[in-house]
Amino acid sequence: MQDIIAELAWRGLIHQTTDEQQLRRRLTEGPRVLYAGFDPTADSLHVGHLMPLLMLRRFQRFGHRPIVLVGGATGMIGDPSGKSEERNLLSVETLAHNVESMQAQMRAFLDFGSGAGQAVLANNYDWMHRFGVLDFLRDIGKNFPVNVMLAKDSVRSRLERTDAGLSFTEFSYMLLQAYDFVHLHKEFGCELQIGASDQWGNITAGIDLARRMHGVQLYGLTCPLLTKSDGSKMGKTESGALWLAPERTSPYKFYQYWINVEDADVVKCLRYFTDLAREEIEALDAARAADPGRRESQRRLAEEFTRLVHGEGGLAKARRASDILFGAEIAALSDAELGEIFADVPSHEMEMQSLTAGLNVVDAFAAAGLAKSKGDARRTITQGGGYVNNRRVAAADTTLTASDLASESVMVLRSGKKNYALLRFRR
RNA sequence: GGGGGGUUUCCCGAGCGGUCAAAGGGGUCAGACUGUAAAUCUGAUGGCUUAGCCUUCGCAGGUUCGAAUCCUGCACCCCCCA
Repeated sequence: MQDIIAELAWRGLIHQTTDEQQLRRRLTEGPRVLYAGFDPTADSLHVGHLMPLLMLRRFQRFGHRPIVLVGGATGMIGDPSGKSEERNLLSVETLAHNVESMQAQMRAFLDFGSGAGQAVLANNYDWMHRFGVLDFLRDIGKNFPVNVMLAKDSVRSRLERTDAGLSFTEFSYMLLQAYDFVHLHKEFGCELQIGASDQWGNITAGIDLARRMHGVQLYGLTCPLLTKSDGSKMGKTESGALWLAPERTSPYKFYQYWINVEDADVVKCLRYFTDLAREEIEALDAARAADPGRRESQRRLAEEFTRLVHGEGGLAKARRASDILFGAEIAALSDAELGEIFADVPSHEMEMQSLTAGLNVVDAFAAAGLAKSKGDARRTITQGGGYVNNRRVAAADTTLTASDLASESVMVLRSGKKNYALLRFRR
């Protein structure tokens, strides 16, 4: 079989593996079963989840069988890995809802059809919820030396802090995840677990458990965390994570995020998130080095990634919105068109009468929420930072009338390069 | 318990009776440059009905024509002695 490890390696997706030579041999000898787990912490996946999820997809394309595990059980406990503080427990109803939503999204990334490599959707709640405490402690807990558990980074870093503790509940998280691996091995012959680098401790815990309980050798592989060249987290916006659910992060915002990726990070993202071939990515990188101003890499990344997550339709909307927002004067559009293009833009209602009577731009900007106060609005406009329908406002004493509408009843205001707000005029 | 220092506009930090809406820096916002980038440069940065007016310098009073600046009390923070 084709060497998936080599593929992942050039993409920079391998952070750590257990016994790489042995693992590579297993994976080239024949199709294997592997899994990655996702706890239902929200009702949508975000880009961070895509690192392992897309990795599963790559494995599947190389002929292996992926299992996506949604942690209906582990989500009830809370993974301390990579978390600096104890988390609040989610309610059972919330968890059930989250599991359902996340599973629905995952279906788009893997092939769940028939055939040897068909993906499997699993939920550890199914096998955990009837596991009795006594049985669990005797059969599973007995295999975990506490000193080893204490040595794991996820635990140690929390114990070293004086301002944040670690409950027994979170402490025992790794037992559950370890058991998942053993269970999936028994049930599906799963022998590899992948995850982000902060999952290393939990993965090795599962490998140890399998060896102790059944004397079998399992494998682990982690991918790097998604970070920018300056070390900060990638995939975060001012308003939080970059979600896959279009209701949470619109295709436009998603597209814009990737269009704006810094030069230093763009190649990495192309390798991580697109299916482009190595030669193509290298060509894009070379083109970027030669003429960074064209930002071909960013365009391509945004395009490929938006298409992958939101489909052709989502990509088309995102591009259209981008063209208009960063384009020329906005005029002769319909309310419906504007509504769609500016779906993300905050809007404020005003009486049509106030417009027909003549509306001062300063008041309009303040009302639209683009300025903290009228003084702030006046300042922005005086400095040349105010735009109506993408046309710069010349002076602060400009009066807007019905002829300044971009469509039947909507006016598009902008402060600076990309802060938009809509004013909708009610009759 | 005794002695000393402090609390300033989003943050840090000057100010020590009028010229203080309050220096400087950071942040933020806008402009120029540019690649919807970074860096850099420029401007702005309490509110309003903006040649003016109103509110702001821990809180409450007082002195004064006039206080962020002086006095009294209160609250909180820091340091030193016990």
